[in-house]
Amino acid sequence: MTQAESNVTMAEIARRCRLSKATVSRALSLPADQCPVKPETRRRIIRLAEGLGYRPNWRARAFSRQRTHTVGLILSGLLPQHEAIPHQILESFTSVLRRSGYHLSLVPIDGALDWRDLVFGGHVDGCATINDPAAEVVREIKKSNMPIVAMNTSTDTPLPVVTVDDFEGGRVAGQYLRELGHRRVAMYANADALPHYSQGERLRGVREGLRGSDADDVPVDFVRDSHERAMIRLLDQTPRPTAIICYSHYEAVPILKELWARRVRVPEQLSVIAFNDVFPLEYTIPPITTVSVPADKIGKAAARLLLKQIEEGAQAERSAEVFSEGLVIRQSCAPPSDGT
Amino acid sequence: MTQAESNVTMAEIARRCRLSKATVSRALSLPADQCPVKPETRRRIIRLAEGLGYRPNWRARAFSRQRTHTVGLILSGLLPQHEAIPHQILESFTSVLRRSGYHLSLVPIDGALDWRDLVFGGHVDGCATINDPAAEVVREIKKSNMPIVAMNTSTDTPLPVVTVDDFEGGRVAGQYLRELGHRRVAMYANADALPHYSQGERLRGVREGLRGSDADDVPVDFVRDSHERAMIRLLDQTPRPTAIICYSHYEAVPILKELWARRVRVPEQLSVIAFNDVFPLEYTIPPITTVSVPADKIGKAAARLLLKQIEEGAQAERSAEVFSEGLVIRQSCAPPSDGT
DNA sequence: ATGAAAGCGCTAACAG
DNA sequence: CTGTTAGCGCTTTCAT
Repeated sequence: MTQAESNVTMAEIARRCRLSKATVSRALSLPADQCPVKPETRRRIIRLAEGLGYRPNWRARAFSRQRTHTVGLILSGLLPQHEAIPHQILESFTSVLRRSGYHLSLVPIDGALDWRDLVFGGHVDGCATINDPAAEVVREIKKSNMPIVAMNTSTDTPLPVVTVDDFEGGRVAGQYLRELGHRRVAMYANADALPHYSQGERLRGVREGLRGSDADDVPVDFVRDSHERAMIRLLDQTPRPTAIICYSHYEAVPILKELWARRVRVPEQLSVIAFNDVFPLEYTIPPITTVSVPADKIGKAAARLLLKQIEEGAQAERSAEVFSEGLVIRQSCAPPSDGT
Repeated sequence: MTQAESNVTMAEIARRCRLSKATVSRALSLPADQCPVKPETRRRIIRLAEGLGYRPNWRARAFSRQRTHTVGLILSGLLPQHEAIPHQILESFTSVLRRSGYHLSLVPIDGALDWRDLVFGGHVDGCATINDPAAEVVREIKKSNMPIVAMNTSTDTPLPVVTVDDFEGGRVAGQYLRELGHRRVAMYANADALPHYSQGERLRGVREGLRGSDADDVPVDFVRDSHERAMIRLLDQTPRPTAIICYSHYEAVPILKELWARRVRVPEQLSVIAFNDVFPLEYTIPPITTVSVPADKIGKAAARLLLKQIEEGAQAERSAEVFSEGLVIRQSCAPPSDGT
């Protein structure tokens, strides 16, 4: 035997029941309460279908209904890698979609296959992007009227967006450091980090938060480099910053190590603060204070917005739903030490 | 306008070119070298198609060809979460598949939707599991003859498997510790870790590696608990272990913190070794020695095995392709200190 | 309450 | 080289 699928079709069942395909279709696909088929007949059909191991042919259904009940997840690379936040977002996004009968198909923009074939060829009923999508993708999807939601990206996009207020998150971090007394602060993003709008937003926010009411500007040096070189640049300058803001958890752990190697104690001699409240920030030495991103809220809201569009059969107008970030205070920040 | 898809069909193109649908179909779907259509006609058709923004209807194609060019990725929960290894595996798996024209659909076994509808209903041409699949899933897929490959799981499965030799990995770790002189060793897995065959295999391997030629058995205590309680149990016993083996990277970082809090120096007073060479083991203090899993090899080999089955239209016989793990020596292990 | 028939858009014999 | 025709399996008017 070489077939993987059940071969029994509605026609087969109809023949055996001496009924028409139409009746069988109705009995098998309509919910009891709104099914015109005589209840007894309906039961007979269903029983036989189960007996024969009938399973609706997904391809035929998709073809006939012009719907796949599939959502395309548009990814910049293959999959979100070390990226814990996108991951958490997807978790809740998927969960809501599935409860509504939709499942996910991966649509990486990678040059191996043309993403347009899936997205515009009718493989999906709607799409979602995670992180900043390529401008070309945005443009083409926008004009296609395909239901779409952009998650975790800038509100500059002309698409309906569900995202997070990274500026505000940065501001909160900056303000916290300012209140502790810090006036020389630097921000660091690893050179490997994917380009993402949040880098700029967080930096802007941090500067805003540090500005303070007395209008003395606190310059914030932004370094994008490897872990080691970043530390060299940041620690060897005079005066040395009293606090370092990490763009994400990915920077924070290596930084701790570099500081340890240089015998710079955290937080006594230098404060460290990060973004993204994910493993392993809770478990480092010391545990790292960080700005948390409400990933599950993004996923849920995005799913709902997408489902609405799919039902209405059209892309939503440009819009933005923005959630706030929060500060999770742990033990990596303290008032600056006096001497340099 | 409320349609997302291009509405131009082959029939439309045929009409405009005053040709039959068949010719258009041939011109548009066959590669130039094996297309019976007169080159000039072919070009004319293609040009018009492009002009009209024609795009083949994926649903119709799938229906007609009885193929979706889709592979179902069967997941135990929603998505592989903190799980870096499954992630790396998927990366290479997906990449190979896409180069052959296949893409991925997510099939979580989560109760929200029936996985059987997708897998046996003809949504996918083949499937892959990652980590230990539920016994029920294995059974049903096995007897369905659906092309399948099980990745990163025990070779006990009756399905074609591509996996890793966790016993051998454990043995290498155990042997390394033994050669350093350790005779009191414990292994620790966090209680949150998903049940996975590798737990048992690694433990068996560790015991084997520690056994040594002189037949003095080294008992290995296996603790499955929370980070804190595990440390209490392990460190408060007398005599205390001189080395701790972590089931994965997820245990290693918190352990370091617990040890630091107790002023137990690593590796001087206690050696730590882990499995999975992933972030952030390279960046901890000290960097952690670990057993590495060749994730990319698994993904690639699995993809090839699956593609072969899909081409042949049948599930492969039970088989196992097993890759070796390697030891990445860093700075978390040393000979045991003399006193307790 | 049930049936007949058309059709979703593309593919694949088979003819010419 | 091109056209005709018959599906693929299910849904959906429109009749009865």
